Amino acid sequence: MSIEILKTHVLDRLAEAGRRTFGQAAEGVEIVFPPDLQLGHFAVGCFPLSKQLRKSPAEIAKTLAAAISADEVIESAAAAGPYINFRLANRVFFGGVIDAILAAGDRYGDSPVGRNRRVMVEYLSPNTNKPLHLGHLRNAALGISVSRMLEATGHRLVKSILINDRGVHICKSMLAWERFGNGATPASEGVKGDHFVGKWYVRYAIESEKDPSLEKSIQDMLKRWEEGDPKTIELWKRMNQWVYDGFAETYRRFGMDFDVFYYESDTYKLGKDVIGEGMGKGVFARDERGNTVYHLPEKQFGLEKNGASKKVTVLRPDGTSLYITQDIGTAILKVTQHNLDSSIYVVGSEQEHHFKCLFSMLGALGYAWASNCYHLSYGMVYLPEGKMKSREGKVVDADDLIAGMVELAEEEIRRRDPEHKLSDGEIRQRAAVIGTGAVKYYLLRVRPTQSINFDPAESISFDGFTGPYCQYAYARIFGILEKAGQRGMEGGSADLALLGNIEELLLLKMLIQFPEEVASGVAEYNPSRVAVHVFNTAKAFNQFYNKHAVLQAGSSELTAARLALIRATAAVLKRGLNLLGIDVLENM
RNA sequence: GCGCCUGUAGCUCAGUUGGAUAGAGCAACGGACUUCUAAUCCGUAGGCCGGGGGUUCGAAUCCCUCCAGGCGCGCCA
Repeated sequence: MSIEILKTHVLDRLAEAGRRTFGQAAEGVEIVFPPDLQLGHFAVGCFPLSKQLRKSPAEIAKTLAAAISADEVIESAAAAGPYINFRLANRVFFGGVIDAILAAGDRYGDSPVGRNRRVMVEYLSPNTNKPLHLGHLRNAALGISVSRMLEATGHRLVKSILINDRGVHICKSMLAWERFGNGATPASEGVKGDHFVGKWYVRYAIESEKDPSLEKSIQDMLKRWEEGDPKTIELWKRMNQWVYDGFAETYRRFGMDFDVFYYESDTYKLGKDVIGEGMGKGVFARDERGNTVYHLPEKQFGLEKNGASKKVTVLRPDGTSLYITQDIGTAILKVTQHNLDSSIYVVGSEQEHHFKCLFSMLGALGYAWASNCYHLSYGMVYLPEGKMKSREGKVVDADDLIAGMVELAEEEIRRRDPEHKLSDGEIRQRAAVIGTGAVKYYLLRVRPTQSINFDPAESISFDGFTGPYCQYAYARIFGILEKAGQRGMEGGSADLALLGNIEELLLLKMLIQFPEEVASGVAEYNPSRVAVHVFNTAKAFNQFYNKHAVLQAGSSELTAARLALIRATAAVLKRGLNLLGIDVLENM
């Protein structure tokens, strides 16, 4: 009997009690959990019935509760003020939930709401002139998690990345390397490619302070690039490849994967063409300075102070493209190449205006799918000393952060292995899972709209509300299950009527609520829903674990029942963490 | 000036489709490892849910208003 059937049964009995006592079915109420599970397993607030029956909720609750007799599901019904608390038979309450979870396995909590909808999630969008930083990691953690949650709801997913590989900022690292690099390469320096190129980007900033003429050289280089000068293109390709090699390593470490790579250099021309067509249709106009502009609709964007319409420039007077130019091209490519129903952009909140403009423009160009584009906006990540600024070196480097966390995890693992039973390889593998899990969890545990104040001390904690805490609960369960297997305690059907103490009830409640939290998380594009719930589940398990023994439960029947409960718990923890892009470990 | 976001315990945050005494982590203090992994658990302390007004039987949650902070507001990305 699934949890839905149990709820339906209680509601049916309630409706029937209403017919007998008030002459009409008691309907329109909702099953909730009592604040304290000692009060009962299910509860119903009688507020909605108050109006139609013209009696106080408390009076209704009292009458209905008295009219409900026990059956094979309901053990008792008791009024408590305006609420009716239902105590259910443990056999069906625990049995219904646990059986459903064990049957669904890793797919418990999945739903088919998004079946067959093709959706693209674009995340990361790095520049090829510097390595990734903490802000990128928040972006990636969100992108990975939202992708998995969409898959869990039946969407057909295409994960994409947009690489900003052209423009004046890219030329800066190229010029610095050309002038001062003396042929050095990432290999010759023993430096990861993206860090190597990033070093030249910083070098440019330093040199251009001393020598303002470099600005001119940059413009010349950009012009040569746009004209397709073979030497410049070759340099560009070579340095970009260094960066891609470096990025690939970071993608691997953090678990990012992409089905499609878009490059601004491939899409800006399409954007220009589309703008040209749009000119003909009157979507765009030329302003007094020669810019090609899009006038933003007053209804959505309002007007300038002087009453003129607001506008956004899509091409410079010389016809060169801007950020939004290539975005138009990329948006169209995405939909046409992949036949998308919707397109999600995981990009920071500072670009909300940009995407509003872009989507408005696409609509004006006649693309009906523009209304299915969604900007998944997330708050900034601040450092203790303020905003991150890569040009000033005020960043938390992504590779450094991950490596630091993995190292801390490794220290902790070694501390717990004084007899050196673990191989170095095993330790490294565990440390990677724990370290990256901690980073991801730290970035996903708050809702996306919240800005994050990066607190180094808090971020490196493995205690409390963290990824490792959740992973640890899973490992503890695995340890018990493993021992149970060794001792031949596995198998056979358990009598779940033996369960029912408060810790078991609280744990079961978490398992019941998991699908609702996943559903809310997907609807809101908010992985923190899942992150918080996984933590609460782990906490409920730890509370149970500290109070009750599984293997030494006192009887083999009780052991079997508790094994079923924790097996279901493990499935939820694993699936929950998996939806966050975090792996579990069987031993920690 | 306008738009979006944020304001809940000392700190960082859940809870925001209105419902039973507002939750957690960290920090502080006091406890629990001869027993399934102490990356754990238990206890103590800590709150005019930014201020004010309104709607409602009922508001952290909805509406109005004010205050504070962040981000953004064409020719950067």
